[in-house]
Formats: sequence, C-alpha cells, structure tokens
Amino acid sequence: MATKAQATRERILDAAEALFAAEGYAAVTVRQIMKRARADVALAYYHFDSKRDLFDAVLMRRAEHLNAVRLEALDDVEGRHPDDAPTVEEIIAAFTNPLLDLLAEDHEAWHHYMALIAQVNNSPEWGGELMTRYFDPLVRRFIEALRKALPHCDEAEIFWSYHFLSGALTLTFAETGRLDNLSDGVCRSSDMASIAERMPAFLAAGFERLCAPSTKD
Amino acid sequence: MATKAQATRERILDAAEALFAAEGYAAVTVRQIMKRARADVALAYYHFDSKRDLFDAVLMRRAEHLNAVRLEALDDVEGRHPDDAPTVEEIIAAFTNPLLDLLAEDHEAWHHYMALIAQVNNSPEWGGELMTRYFDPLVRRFIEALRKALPHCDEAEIFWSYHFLSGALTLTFAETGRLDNLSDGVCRSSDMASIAERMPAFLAAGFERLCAPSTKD
DNA sequence: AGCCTATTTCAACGTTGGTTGAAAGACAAG
DNA sequence: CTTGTCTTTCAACCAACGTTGAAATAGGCT
Repeated sequence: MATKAQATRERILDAAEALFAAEGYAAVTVRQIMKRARADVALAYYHFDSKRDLFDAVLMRRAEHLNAVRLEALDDVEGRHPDDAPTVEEIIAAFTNPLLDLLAEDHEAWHHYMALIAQVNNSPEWGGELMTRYFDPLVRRFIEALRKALPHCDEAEIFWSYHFLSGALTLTFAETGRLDNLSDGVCRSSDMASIAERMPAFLAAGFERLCAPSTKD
Repeated sequence: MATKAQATRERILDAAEALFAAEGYAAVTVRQIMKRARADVALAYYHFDSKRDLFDAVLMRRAEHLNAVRLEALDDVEGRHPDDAPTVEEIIAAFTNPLLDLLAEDHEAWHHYMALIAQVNNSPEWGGELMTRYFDPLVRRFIEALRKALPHCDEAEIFWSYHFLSGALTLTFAETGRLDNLSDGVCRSSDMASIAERMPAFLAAGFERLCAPSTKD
C-alpha cells in the first residue's frame, strides 16, 4: 500500500507545478512548495533528491501523458487517410486538440503545466535541452507527418515553420494575460474554443505558404 | 562630465541584461551582475534603487529605441502607400526588420535583450503587465495598420493573430537552441537571413487566412 | 590651496536559501 | 508484543542573498 505516501508525492508535485508555473524555477522556494503541499520541508528531499530533481519530475509527469494522447491523435488522423495524406491543418489539429481536451477536463492542472512549459521553451538555459529531452520523439513524428503532407517542401522550411508554431502555441497556452490586456477584454486567453477555431488554421496557412513559394516548382 | 559614472551604469546594465537573459531574473544574483560588470556590489544600489529597479531599467533601455525604429519603419511603409493600404506582409516586415537590423549591428546586445523579452512575454507573473507597459503604444499602432490592411476582419481575429505572431516572434528571437537541436543543424537559430525570408511570409499567411474565412462575406 | 558633491569602496546586517541527520511515528509481518 | 521498513517530523547547518551606513576617493569650482 504505497497509496498514502504516493498521495503526498502527488501533492508535492501539484504544489511545485503551480508555483513553478506562476513564478519560475528560481523564484520559488522549496519551503513555499511544501507549505502549499501541507507537508514538512524535509519530505521534499525524501520523495525527490533535490529541488532540481523535483522540477524534472514535474515536467516529466505530464509530458508522458501528453505525448501519448498526441501520438494517438496523430495515428488517428493518419488512419483516416489510408491513401492520401492528411491536410496540414488536420495534422496541426492533432497536435493541439489533445491539449484542448486535457484543458477541458482539468483546466487548473494543465494550465499550470503549459504555463511552465512556455517558460522552459523560451529559456535559453533550458529551452534547448529540456524541450528536446521531453518532447523530441513526438515532435519528430509530427514533423514527419507534415513532411508527407508537404512533399515538395524543403527540410528547412518545415523546421522553421514548426519553430514558429512552437512559439505561437506555447505563448497561447501559457495564458499570460497579455492578450487580455492588449485586446481590452475582446479576447480572453482562457477561451479555448477561440483557440481551437483559429490556431490550427492560422498555422496551417503559414506552413502552406512557406512550403509552396512562387520561386519553387 | 558624467561620462565616467555613466559608463559604469551602462556596464552594470549590460551585465545585468546578459545574465537576466541567460538565467532569468530570480536566478541571477546582484553579486554576479556586479562581478561581471567589474564593479563593487554596493554600486548597484547607488545607480539603481533595488534589484527590481535594475531589471526595469534593463527592460526600458532598449524598449525605447526599439519602439522608435519600429515606429519609423511603420511610418515608412505607410508613406509608401499614400492611397491603398500596405500588404500584411509589409506591415509585419516593418515590425521584424528593424529588429533584424539591430541584431546585425550589435548581435550580442540585442540578442541578450530579446532572450530576456521572450522570458518576460511568456511569464504569467510579468507577461501581462510588463509587456503592456513597455510595448503597448507601438503594438496598438501596429494593429491599427493591420486593421486597415484587413478591413473586413473582426477585432478578435486580429488580436488572436497578433498573439500568435507575438509567440512565434519572441521564441524565434530568443535563439534558445531548440531549433538547432531539433533540426540537427539543418537550421540555425542565429541565422537572421532565414528569419527575414520566412517569418513575415509565414505570419502574413496566417493573418490572411483567419481574416478571410469562407464563413464570412 | 581647500571645498563640495558625485562616485566608489569596505565591511557588515539580518534573512532566507537548499539541504541534512537523527529521531519519532505508522504499520504490516512474524 | 516486537521487529523492521517506509514515511514523516524536528531542528539545525552554512552559504549566500539583498541591502545598507559610513568611510574613502575623485574631480571640478572658487
């Protein structure tokens, strides 16, 4: 019965996730985390080896699940196209929809997680290494699907396009409040339906223009 | 001749900018900054009132210049279209080209600055407030230009599209190394010519698709 | 020269950071 | 009940944090 201790472990992860997402790794104190988790400070070092390891565990926990559901969505959309390739927009939707579903199920948890991912992705210190470690296999699979949907496209165009996608996606799901301020309430960062309607279309148009330029056949 | 002290002040700002950009506000120590600036710790509190004020000064210093050159570029492109409106791609290029020019002039400085901006923009704690404080007037002007170029477009589509642009742009100029890792060297984050060729086109396509959907007139 | 202000140095303050060792409690197995 | 293992608490260490006051220096002005 590892249940009781397992629950503590999860409470620590939840608290750490929320605080890291809100203020960033360095700004958050182990003592803050354990206060929020309603547990003794030393327990952090019993369940995890260090603050840094706790951070990695927070990242890992949901990355596995997210990668799994995204992979499933991608397989799904490819399964629906046995002969031809799916459209770019369908592929991108297979990347974003699983996330939108998770946010609909448990907004609090996944919102914190995505806010954290946005900070990691945009950090020079961590962006290169951590994002690669946790998301590379799925992203490569995703890029391969895009390559099939855009057979005349250079490698470089796909990678650059994916990079633009990655920036747009991470900022959007971070829900920083910037959009809300800028639009004076016309748009709300937390409005997932608006994202679902717009983001895949916006990004697909970018891919298609970059990969079918007038200077190429 | 305030030159000598002014030079110290600038060295502090440079050091702070580089370190904040690399590791984030909270991870950086005033002592680290002053060591890099080759000055005594206490000088930080003579030239600035607190660590937080120093951070604000770092952000402010280049924001003013960047806003100025971007405004000039926007005026320029609008001046070249006395009757019709500029294209969306031209407007976006007026937003990105000044930055590319500054990076070409002094890559080190502006690279650090943009890496810092990327972190701020993606932080829930700061993203809403600080980005608004430093960049709102210009961004609103820029959005107004886009509105003219897309007269049939809803407000919401423009704000969402700008938000996607903002995410793509900040991640791209942050040069985190993610793209380099992912593409196995096919693309380099530091390749500004590649950005100039691709980013405005990619983003303009997104705006145009979102703002001219088949479901509207 | 001496004076005045702007700048820089030095040494320290109190607090809080991550982390740890040893002891206490919980609880199943024998 | 006793033993042993997993979990939790308690108290503390020491290094490093942001910040400050007072003393030293520098450099133009009279």
